Amino acid sequence: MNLVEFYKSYNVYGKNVNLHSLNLELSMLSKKAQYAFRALSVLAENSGNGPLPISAIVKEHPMSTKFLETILLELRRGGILGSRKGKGGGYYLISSPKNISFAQVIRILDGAIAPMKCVSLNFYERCDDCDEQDCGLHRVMAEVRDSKVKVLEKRTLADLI
Amino acid sequence: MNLVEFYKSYNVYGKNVNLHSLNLELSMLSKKAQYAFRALSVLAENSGNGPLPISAIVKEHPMSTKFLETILLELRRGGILGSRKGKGGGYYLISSPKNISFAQVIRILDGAIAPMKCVSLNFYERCDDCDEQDCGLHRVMAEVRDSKVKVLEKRTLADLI
DNA sequence: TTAAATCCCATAGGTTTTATAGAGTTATGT
DNA sequence: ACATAACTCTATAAAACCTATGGGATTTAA
Repeated sequence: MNLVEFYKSYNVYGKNVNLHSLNLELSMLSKKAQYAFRALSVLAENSGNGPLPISAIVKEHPMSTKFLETILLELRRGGILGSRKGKGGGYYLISSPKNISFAQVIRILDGAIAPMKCVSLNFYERCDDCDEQDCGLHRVMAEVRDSKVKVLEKRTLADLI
Repeated sequence: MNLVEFYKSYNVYGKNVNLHSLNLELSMLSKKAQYAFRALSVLAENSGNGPLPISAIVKEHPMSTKFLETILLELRRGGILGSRKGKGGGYYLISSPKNISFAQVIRILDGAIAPMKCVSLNFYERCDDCDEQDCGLHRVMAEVRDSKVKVLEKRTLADLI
C-alpha cells in the first residue's frame, strides 16, 4: 500500500474522504507550464520555419485555445517567444531550441524553482522565522534548489523533440 | 534586475500590477511543511526525553497553536510521531532523528515530491496527454524528481539540529 | 475532581489556479 | 482599399486549494 492508498483508506469510516488533505498539487509544475512545454515542443520542431499560429499548436496538442493564448503571451513577454500578427502570423522561438532551458520557461510561468523564497536565486525574499545563517532547513532547501537548478538549466527545448 | 523586478516593472503603466501572475507559490514547500520542520527540529532536540506538548513547541517557534495541532496530527497519522494524551502528554519522535528523512515528512504533508504525478514514485497517476514512453517532458521531470529525492532521502531531522 | 493535553469535526476566509469572453488592434495578402 | 487572420489586452468567473480557527470530546495524571 503506497501513501496515496493509505490516505484514501484513512478516514473512510468518517464523513468525507477529503482527498484535498493530500495537498497533491503543491510542489508540482502548474498546468500552465505543462501546456507550455507541449506547445514549445511543437514550436521547437517547427523552429526556423517561420511563425506558427495557435490553431496549429492546438491541433497537435488539444487544449483550450484561449488559455494557451495567455500562456504564449507570457512567454513572449518573458523573452523566449516572438510573434507576428496578421495573416500568416503566429508564434516562433526567438532562439534555437537548445538555447532555451527548462529553467527559463518555469521561471516565467511558475516563478521560483527553489522550494522556499529565502533560498531562491531569482525570487529571493527574506525569511522571518530564522536568521538564515545557521538554519538547517535553509541548508537542506538550498541543496534541493541546487539539484533542481542543475537539471533544469541543463535541459533545453531540444530535449523535447 | 532580477525576474521579480522585471515583473513588477512590467505593466506598471497598466491598470494593476497583478502580482499574482507571478505564481510564486507553486513548486514551493507549503507553510504547513515549513511549520512542521520548525516543530520537528524542537522535537528532535528533545528526542528521548519523553513527550513534548504543543505549547512548548510554540514557545520555541511562535505560530498558530491550532494549526500546528493539525499538522502534528497528520505527522502522527503518517507514522513519524507518537503522542500521549492527558497531563504530561505531548508529541515525540517515534524513531531517532537520523532515521526520519525530509522526504518522509514532505510526502505526508505536501504529497508528491515529483513535479508531475505521472513521474511520481509514491503518488503516480497516468498522464492523459502523452504515452509516457517517448515523452521528453517525462524524461526531464523524472530527472528532476530523482535529483530532489536524492537530497530529500539523504537529509534527515538530524540535519536540523 | 480538576487541569492539561491530545483528538476530531466542521468550516470560514482568502488566495491562486484555471479557464473563458469579448472588444480591440495590427499586419498580411490580394 | 479591403477582408481576414491573428495577436493583444482587460476583465472576470468558477473551481480548487491553502491557511487558519472554533468548539467540543476524550484521555491521563495528580
